[in-house]
Amino acid sequence: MRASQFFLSTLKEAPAEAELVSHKLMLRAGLIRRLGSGLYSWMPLGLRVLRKVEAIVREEMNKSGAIELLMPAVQPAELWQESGRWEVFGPQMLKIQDRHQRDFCFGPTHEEVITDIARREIKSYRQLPVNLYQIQTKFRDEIRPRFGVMRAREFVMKDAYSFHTNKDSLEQTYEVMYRTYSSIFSRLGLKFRAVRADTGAIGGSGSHEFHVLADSGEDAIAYCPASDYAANVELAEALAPATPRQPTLQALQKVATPGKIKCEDVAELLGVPLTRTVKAIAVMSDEKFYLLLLRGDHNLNEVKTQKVPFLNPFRFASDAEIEQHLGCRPGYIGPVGVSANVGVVADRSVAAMADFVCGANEAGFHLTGVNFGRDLPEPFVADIRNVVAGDPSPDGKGTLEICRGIEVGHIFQLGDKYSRAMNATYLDEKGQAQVMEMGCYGIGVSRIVGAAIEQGHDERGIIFPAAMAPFQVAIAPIGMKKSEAVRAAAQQLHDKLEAAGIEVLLDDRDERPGVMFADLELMGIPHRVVIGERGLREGNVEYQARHDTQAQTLALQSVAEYLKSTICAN
RNA sequence: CGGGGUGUAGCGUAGCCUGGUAGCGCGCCUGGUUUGGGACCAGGAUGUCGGGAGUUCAAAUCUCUCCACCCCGACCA
Repeated sequence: MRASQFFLSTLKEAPAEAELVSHKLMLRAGLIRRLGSGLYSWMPLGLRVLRKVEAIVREEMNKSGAIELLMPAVQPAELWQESGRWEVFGPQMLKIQDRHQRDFCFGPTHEEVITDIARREIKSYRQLPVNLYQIQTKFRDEIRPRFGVMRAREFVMKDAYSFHTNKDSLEQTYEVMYRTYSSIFSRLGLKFRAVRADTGAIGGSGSHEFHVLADSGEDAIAYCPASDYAANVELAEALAPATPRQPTLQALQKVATPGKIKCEDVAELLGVPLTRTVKAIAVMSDEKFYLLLLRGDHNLNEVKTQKVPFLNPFRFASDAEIEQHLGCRPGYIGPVGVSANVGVVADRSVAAMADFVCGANEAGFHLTGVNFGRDLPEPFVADIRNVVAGDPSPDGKGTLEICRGIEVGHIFQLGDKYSRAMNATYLDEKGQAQVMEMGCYGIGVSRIVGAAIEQGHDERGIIFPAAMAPFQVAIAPIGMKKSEAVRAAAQQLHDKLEAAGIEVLLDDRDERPGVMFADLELMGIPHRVVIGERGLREGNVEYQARHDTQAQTLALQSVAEYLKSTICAN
């Protein structure tokens, strides 16, 4: 490919709308252009990358035995009303009407359509199991689209749905998908981790998310270096402290802490470690007022808190409600001496504390030497905090570390949620109608491109993994217009590489060297050959891999072979 | 949706407080000189100053309003 004919469009400066590195680089390199909020055009260069990802996903899915199909992006409302999700899905779904005022949506996902296909086409247990997938554009009217292609409203997704006669079969396919996803992300050259995920409202027996590891990721992942345990922090269990509660030593005492609202400030003022303080978070559930107790250095985990039966769902109390129930404004609230209709829920770590510090329910005062049993009743105990680095791993095999990730895949054992709602049944060996078991498996294809750039970049631009790069090799001829020798050598090398099936971009724009180098590095092309008259006189060219800091000199004669072997080795 | 912020040429921005001919860098076009790390010289084009309304002799600038976009929270591939 010749650069002059490829509609490259690089930017020296990133548009102000972009915050995240990957977003900036995708715009600067001309991979994408924004059309509206959460809507992006894939420019020729970006589309090549997207197609690379799609191809690998498709190959591995096919290898796993899944069958590709393609469903409509626009779906009739009736199907969604049948599953009960027309209302439930809410404003995230883009609802549209046709000329007859019939309701449709632009598909945010395809459980309904695929289940409809399954119930029409699958009649016998002999046709099961089956795993069907598509790679297709979805639309979700995100509350806040951001980070460019990583949280766009319109995006490309691979979604697969499997149907089974029983749970064992579902679990088998789930395992296959788990392995398939691992090979996909490995082939893409990404550092990733499969983590246990919250099964959420749908329930079901199993769910894993696949995360690309990146500091900018929106999800926190707890993992154990000593074992294979990894879970979304939303889900990761914080075990009760191994050491039991210490005996009470101190007397209850009220101390003045004017203006000290945060646990950190109170701990500093009183000269006690932060781990001896307790913070109280006021929430409302079913019009009842609750105090959630957490150690000063811990944070509330809202997902786990929702799992406490009487706190599902809960919301944070307003300042007015706090005053009403405790007679004190936020900042100095605590569980001591509260009325009997205030529910107190202590995190496991708090339940094991003695002689701790908490708010006195009086502005400007805290209590020290607080003890359960003596100063206040034993609380309801639950696991309601986020795990932190250093916590024991729930599998008992070491301590947890925390890292951040970008969710690029999610596999899910759905069970019969949709098949039952939509009456997707088959006849078993005895001729009895049975509801199918279902699994679903998603990959955010377009998100992967952003995630890969989050993971692979430096100050000069993108560093694509070989499998995703839009071109494998870039040829930068210096002074091509002036030098017949340079032009001929560049053209020959280009032709030779293309003939060998290597994707090569010949930068024939006749730009100055600095411009070419900067652009090629920005675009993240893995291998670069510079051809100049100077080297050519000795029969040499210059080669540099994108991740190298130094170039090396190679003989023009051998460079094609060198590149072929380097690229094929990967 | 709540909170915060920004809208000036393709991109990045100054000007706004204190109203008076809209400026700079990059990019783009023409000609020339250059050619191993984002060149130089000369010339040139491109602005409904987000839209609308108001105040004023006069509005990018002040007021109101609508819109778009970005950032922080709940959703998710």
